[in-house]
Amino acid sequence: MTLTSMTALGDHRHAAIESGRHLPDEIAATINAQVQRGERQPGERLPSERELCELFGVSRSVVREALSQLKSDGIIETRRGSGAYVLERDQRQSFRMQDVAIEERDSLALVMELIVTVEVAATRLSAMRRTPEDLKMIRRALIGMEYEIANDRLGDEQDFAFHQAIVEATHNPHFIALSSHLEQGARRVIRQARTNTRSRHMDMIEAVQEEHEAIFNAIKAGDPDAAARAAENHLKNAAQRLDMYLKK
Amino acid sequence: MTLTSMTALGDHRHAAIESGRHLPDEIAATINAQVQRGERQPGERLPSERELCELFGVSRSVVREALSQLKSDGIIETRRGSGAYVLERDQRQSFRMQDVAIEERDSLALVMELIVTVEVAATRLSAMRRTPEDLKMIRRALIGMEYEIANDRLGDEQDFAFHQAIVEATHNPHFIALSSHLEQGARRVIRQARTNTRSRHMDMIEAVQEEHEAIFNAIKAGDPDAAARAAENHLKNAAQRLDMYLKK
DNA sequence: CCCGTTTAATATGTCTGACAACTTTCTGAT
DNA sequence: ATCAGAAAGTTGTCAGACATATTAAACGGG
Repeated sequence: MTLTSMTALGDHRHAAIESGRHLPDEIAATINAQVQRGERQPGERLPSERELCELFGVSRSVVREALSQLKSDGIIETRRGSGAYVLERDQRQSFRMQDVAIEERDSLALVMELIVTVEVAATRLSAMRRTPEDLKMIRRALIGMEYEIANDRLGDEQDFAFHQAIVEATHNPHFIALSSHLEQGARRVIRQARTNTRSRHMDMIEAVQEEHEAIFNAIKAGDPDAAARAAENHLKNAAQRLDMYLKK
Repeated sequence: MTLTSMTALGDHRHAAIESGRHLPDEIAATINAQVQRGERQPGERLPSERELCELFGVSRSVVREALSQLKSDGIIETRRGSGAYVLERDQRQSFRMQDVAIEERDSLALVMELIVTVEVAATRLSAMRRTPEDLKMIRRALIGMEYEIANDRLGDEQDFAFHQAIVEATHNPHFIALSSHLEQGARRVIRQARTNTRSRHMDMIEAVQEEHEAIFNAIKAGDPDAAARAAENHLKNAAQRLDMYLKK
């Protein structure tokens, strides 16, 4: 049962160290796995810290660091003087995008839907708030991409830098964090699609650049509506191009 | 407020960190905010644990628990003997909203900006895709809230259920997951603000319900633009009401 | 003067013990 | 049987210690 598996880990603690992972991570992962498998039900109380120490054969500091991780992940909740309790599923706090399968067009479409929403709104805010420095960073990425294109390269990095610079100009840390998370999930797919169909992409890359310029000009002019329109146009075109690529 | 953190040691720990929440969470949130705002750049080394102890006026255990959280969030990476380093943005694993401090109006405004963006887009999609069953769930929450109001209750649960039902109707799992995550972060603040100013809120609650009905009707009619407009109107009003509450 | 080795200073990882603050349980008097 | 108060249990925080890994400084040979 569960307790024996826990003690087993305690007996092999040196192996855990040698495996490169640290003790708190190991213990947090173990408890988390138990919760995910349903071996520990929501509302249930975990063993006390002292008991966990004995179970895993580690000191209380290690156990507390592990519980601290689980707490911040929204897996458990601790009540002073009482104990640590497994939280309900819908109370868990982290939003993590599931990985996008490259074959599944539907999946990609759903992700793109969210990306378009966030990026369009960010572009609108960017047009309202961008400082001269922001504008400089955006322009730098734009010109950098032009340079890459002129040298027959795809300019992926510069492309992402362009969009990131726009989002940074919102000065809203939530937008920045979310956007970078979304892009991270989609980036791999986009890059692969592009390289798979390199020749066709090069044909269209000038259109991409024109769309980028439209966005830049609207942001530069401080016109939120025009910026939002340009961004939406660009992203929906991009989605279509991606879709075409994936169809093959 | 509780001065539990003040010990016999006197001013040894000045009020850099003081709140009802626990110290490690506070410190993790503080450092995380610094990273998100770009005050600490990727690749940069954080101050050593001992320095952080002095900075925040806490013991090393507390600092280590905080760093343990940041590590599991993929914000930082620690190298034994060297230090803790801020990770690149694209290495971060999960998007998590930093907790909203109820005193900070700016912070709340930034969060609301993202919430409005996501919910308005979701409402638009909802109007395009809602099935009869979706509509039934939305109506159920709407009527449920009316019932609560008639019995002089705030109807928080039904309010959230209403918005959640709308987002569910998008049939986009990413929207659903993100929206519930965002609401989770804001829910505590919203609820507290409402109960703090219960009487005033009851005066406005009919206006809220009218806004809800406008959204529902637009979704029922399958009119995306009208739904988006109604949602934006409602959420911006809600933000204003919240702002008023927090001013006290 | 340069370069590789050794040494010292730092930094994280873990352990131990202690006390405060809070909750739950037990106890004893009424 | 009830309920206030004591006792035990639990989390939260502090302090100091040592092991281990990295980095920077000191050193000596070329």
